[in-house]
Amino acid sequence: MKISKDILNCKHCVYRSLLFGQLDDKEYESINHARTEYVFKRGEVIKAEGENINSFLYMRKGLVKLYKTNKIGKDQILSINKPGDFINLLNIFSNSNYKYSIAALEETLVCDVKLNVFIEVVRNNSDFAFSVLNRISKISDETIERRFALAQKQIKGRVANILLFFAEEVYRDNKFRMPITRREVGELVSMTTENIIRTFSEFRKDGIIALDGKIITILDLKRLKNINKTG
Amino acid sequence: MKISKDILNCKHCVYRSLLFGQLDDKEYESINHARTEYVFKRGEVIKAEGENINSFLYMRKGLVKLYKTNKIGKDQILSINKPGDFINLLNIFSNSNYKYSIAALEETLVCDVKLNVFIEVVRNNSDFAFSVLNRISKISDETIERRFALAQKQIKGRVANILLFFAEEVYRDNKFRMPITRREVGELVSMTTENIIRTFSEFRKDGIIALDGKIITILDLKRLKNINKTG
DNA sequence: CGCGGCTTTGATGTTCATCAAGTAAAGTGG
DNA sequence: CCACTTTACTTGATGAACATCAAAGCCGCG
Repeated sequence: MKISKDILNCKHCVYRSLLFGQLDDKEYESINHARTEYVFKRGEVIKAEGENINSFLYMRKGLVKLYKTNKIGKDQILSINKPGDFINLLNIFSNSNYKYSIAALEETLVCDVKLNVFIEVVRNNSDFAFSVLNRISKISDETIERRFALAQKQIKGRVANILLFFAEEVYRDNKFRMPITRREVGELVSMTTENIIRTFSEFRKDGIIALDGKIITILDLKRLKNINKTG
Repeated sequence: MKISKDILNCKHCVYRSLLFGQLDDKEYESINHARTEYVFKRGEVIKAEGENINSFLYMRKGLVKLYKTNKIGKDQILSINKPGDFINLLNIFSNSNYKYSIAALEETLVCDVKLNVFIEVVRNNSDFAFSVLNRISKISDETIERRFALAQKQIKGRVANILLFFAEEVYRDNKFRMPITRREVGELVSMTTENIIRTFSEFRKDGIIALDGKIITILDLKRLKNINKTG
């Protein structure tokens, strides 16, 4: 759903400092002018793999997943992204088409800036380019680090890792509503749904977490962190 | 080993076009002036995890691995990099210290440019910054894609993937000398040495490859590619 | 020539995927 | 709002994939 572009403009955006700190008024104006806001509901696909990239996107609110679908229709999730993440920054400078689909996991508010305008500003303002460089570098770094760490863990470590990710980085609370299904957890860590469930149950039996449907409470943070490290 | 900086200067470097295409003479000069060449032998550590980053590195010749060592002394390899790759580009904008160690797998020639000079040029030349942006984006992309693809493969697919990587991307030949040990292949794809060896043997028995110590010949490229895709 | 690291094979056990089957929850149309 | 359908969740049983342990040959190097 497209909504008014006047709700907030970039100059007053809370995420402005993350990326747009170096822009002068004229540059702000051109970004702001090339900008549209969209709201997506849980489940809606924001961008589909293969689609042409013609905008720079950033999240103001919500939660999304980046994922791929293979030939037999199975999804594999690359990452979960939250406000302040620049969800397609990884792709816009290296590809003309999306390599991953992006879908909303919660109601998500996205700012969409026409790509040619964004790139024009990058090319004319090297401080801004430098800032983008830093952001892109951080994003890749985190993604690589996360995937690399997962590779050497077995299932308990992987599940612990995901639980800690939601508790510490997304919701900043030991109690939260899991925004993805058990199947999606499996798609994120490359394990089957059944074994994700079994691991959840095991953590529950061991008193590490409490489960009430999608509501998860971390009871023994220390032990969970230890499993994440050693598992 | 440090060698003369006059062997070749950046202006005539074969890799110049990869990154330094946008520099004017003065900028070239400052990069060239801040530059030292080093040669490393197989096994030598170029940079160790945790070391301070104070240079921009690029490879002119050779082969390196990026890796991490865990508490119990086991290595995990992130990637194998070849000439034309900018081996620390991923780190220099997001970290002040190396997140991965870099070691030579063959005799390797590295150009080392003082980081402050490199960054100065980036900040003053937005075309250059844009070019760096594109490169960094491609590098992350490839790394992420590779690690992501590995995650859903089982051992045969992973081994096939690595064999194809060396045959097609590194040596561009169906016959090549494997530059890493079986153990290192394991560290690269997160499997044990024993199972890497068993998979090699199986491929040999199936007539997919020929083995003569470190010399590997791909006999049935089509089948190997198929294993890579489906495995 | 002897030592340490690399390679190889076999035996055994653990971890995980797959298959099956049933319950619970959530969305859908009348 | 209820019947219906679909999707999510859960547990158990079984087998495949992989790690671990053990032992021995090989190869390069000081």
